[in-house]
Amino acid sequence: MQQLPNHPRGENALAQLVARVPLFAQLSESELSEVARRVTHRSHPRNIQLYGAGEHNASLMIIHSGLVKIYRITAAGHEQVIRILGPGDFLGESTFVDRTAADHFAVTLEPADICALHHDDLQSYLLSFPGVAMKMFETLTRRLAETEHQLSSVAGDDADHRVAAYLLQVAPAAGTGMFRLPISKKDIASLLGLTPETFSRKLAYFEGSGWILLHPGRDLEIRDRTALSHL
Amino acid sequence: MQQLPNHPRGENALAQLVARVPLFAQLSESELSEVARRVTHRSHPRNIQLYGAGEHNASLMIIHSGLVKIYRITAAGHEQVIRILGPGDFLGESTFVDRTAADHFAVTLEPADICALHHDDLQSYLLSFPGVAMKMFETLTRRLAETEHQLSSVAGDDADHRVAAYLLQVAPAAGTGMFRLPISKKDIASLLGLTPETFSRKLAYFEGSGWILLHPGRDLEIRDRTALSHL
DNA sequence: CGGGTCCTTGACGGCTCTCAAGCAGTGTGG
DNA sequence: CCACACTGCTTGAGAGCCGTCAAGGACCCG
Repeated sequence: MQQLPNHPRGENALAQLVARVPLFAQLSESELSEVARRVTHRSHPRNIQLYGAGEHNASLMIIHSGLVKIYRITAAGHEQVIRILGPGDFLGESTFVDRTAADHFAVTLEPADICALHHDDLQSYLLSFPGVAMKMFETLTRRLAETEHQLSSVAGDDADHRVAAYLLQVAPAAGTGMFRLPISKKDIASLLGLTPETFSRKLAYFEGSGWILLHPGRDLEIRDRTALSHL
Repeated sequence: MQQLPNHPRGENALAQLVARVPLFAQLSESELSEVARRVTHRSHPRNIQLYGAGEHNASLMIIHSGLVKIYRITAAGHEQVIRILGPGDFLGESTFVDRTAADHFAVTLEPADICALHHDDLQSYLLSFPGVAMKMFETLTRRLAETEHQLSSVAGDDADHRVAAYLLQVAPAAGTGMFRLPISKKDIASLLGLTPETFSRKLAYFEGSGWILLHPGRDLEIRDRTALSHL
C-alpha cells in the first residue's frame, strides 16, 4: 500500500505523456492540456498494490510503462489471475461505473509509470469528448471478447490446448526464435486456470515431444508451430 | 437463418418502443424519433440464428422481449454457452468495433422481439449523443465484470460451488419459494463449464442433502440458502 | 403412435489437483 | 565472501473429481 510522492513535471511534459495514451490520442492540443491539468502521474516500484478488493478506488489509471496484474481471491482462498495490463491500457473503470467497492486486486508486476484521473473528472470528459467515450467503448469491447475467449478455453479445452494456445499467442510471429515469457510461469498457470505443477509438466511434455525448447529462466523457443496449433 | 418480414409500424409506435430501451432512455423526443427512423424491428420465433461465427454481421441488435443465447464452438467441437441476453440487452457490438467476422453464434431461445440498427448509423449516434456512448460503456463494463467473475469461478471453484452460486444468483431474493430456471439445464451446465450429467448429479446431491427441492420441468425450490452459500 | 430432445442414472477411466520433496536463482545480512 | 532464507520452479506419487460412454425414462409435437 506504499505510495511514492508525485513526480513534479512541467505541464507541457505531462501533456506530451497524455498525448501518447491511445485513449486521448485524438484530442486537440487545447483539450489535451485541459486533461493534463487534472491528471496526476506517479512512478511505482514492483509489487505495489494499486487497489484491492473492498476498496472504493476513485480514479481511472492509465499505464504508461510496466505491467499490472489483475486478480481475484476465489472462494477456495487462492489467487486467480484475470488479466495482465500493459502500456496504453487503463484500469479502475469498474468502480467508476457502479460506485461499489472493487472485487479484485491490481498490483504492479514491474516498475510502472501510471497516471490517474479522478472519476469525477472522467465523467465530464466522457460527456464533452465523445471520442474518448468511443475509445473506451472499443477497448472494453475487445477486452470483453478476449475474456470470453479465455472463458470458453478454460471451460472447454484441456490443459494441452490451453498451454499451446497461450504459447502461440505470446510468441513473436516470426518463425522459431527464442523469446521471453512476459510474466512468471506461476502467473501464466493461474491465467490459464491451471496449477503451476500442471503447467510445468505440460511444458516438459512439449519439450520432450520436440515442439519447444526450454531455456533457463523465462526464455523458450518454439520449434514446431503446426504441431502446437492443431494438437 | 430464416428471417421474418418487418412488422410495419407507425413511426410513433416505433419511437415508443425505442424509448423503452435503456440504451436510449435519456434521449429527447426529437432525438428518439431520429433514432426510430433508422431502426428496423422484427419478431423472431424460437431457435432462430441471428448471426453466426464467420458472418460479417453489420447491425447492433437490441432485445425488446425474449432471450438470446451467445455461444461458441470450442476446438473440441462442442457448444460452449457464453452468456444469455434478455430484454434491454444489446448484441452485435463486437463486429462493430473490429470489422472482422464474428467468432460466436447468437440464437433466440424464445420468441423474441428485436430491433436492429446498422453499424453506420450507430457510429454517428455515438458521436452525436454522448449519453448513448456512455450507456454502452457502462453496460460493457458490467458485462465484463460479470464475465470475469464467471471466468474465475470456472477456473477456480469446483462443480458444487458453481452450481450453488448459480442457483442463488437466479433464485428470487425472497425466502424459500418455487421458481423456474430461465433456460434449459443443458444450457446452464454449459454456462457453468460442466456437462449436463455432472450438473444433474449435483442437483440430485443438493436435493439429497435437503438443500433444494426438484420439481418436474425447470421448477425448483431452495430450502437452505445458508447451506448453499457457504458450502 | 413415433420421433425427437431433454434429462437422469450408472459404471468406468483419465486428467488434473494435492501433497511433498528437492533444486536453482536471488537478495540479504553477518 | 559466504551462509541463509525465500521465492519460483520442477518432479514424483497418489487420490479424487469430473468427463465419457451407455442406457433408459419423461415429455412434447408431429
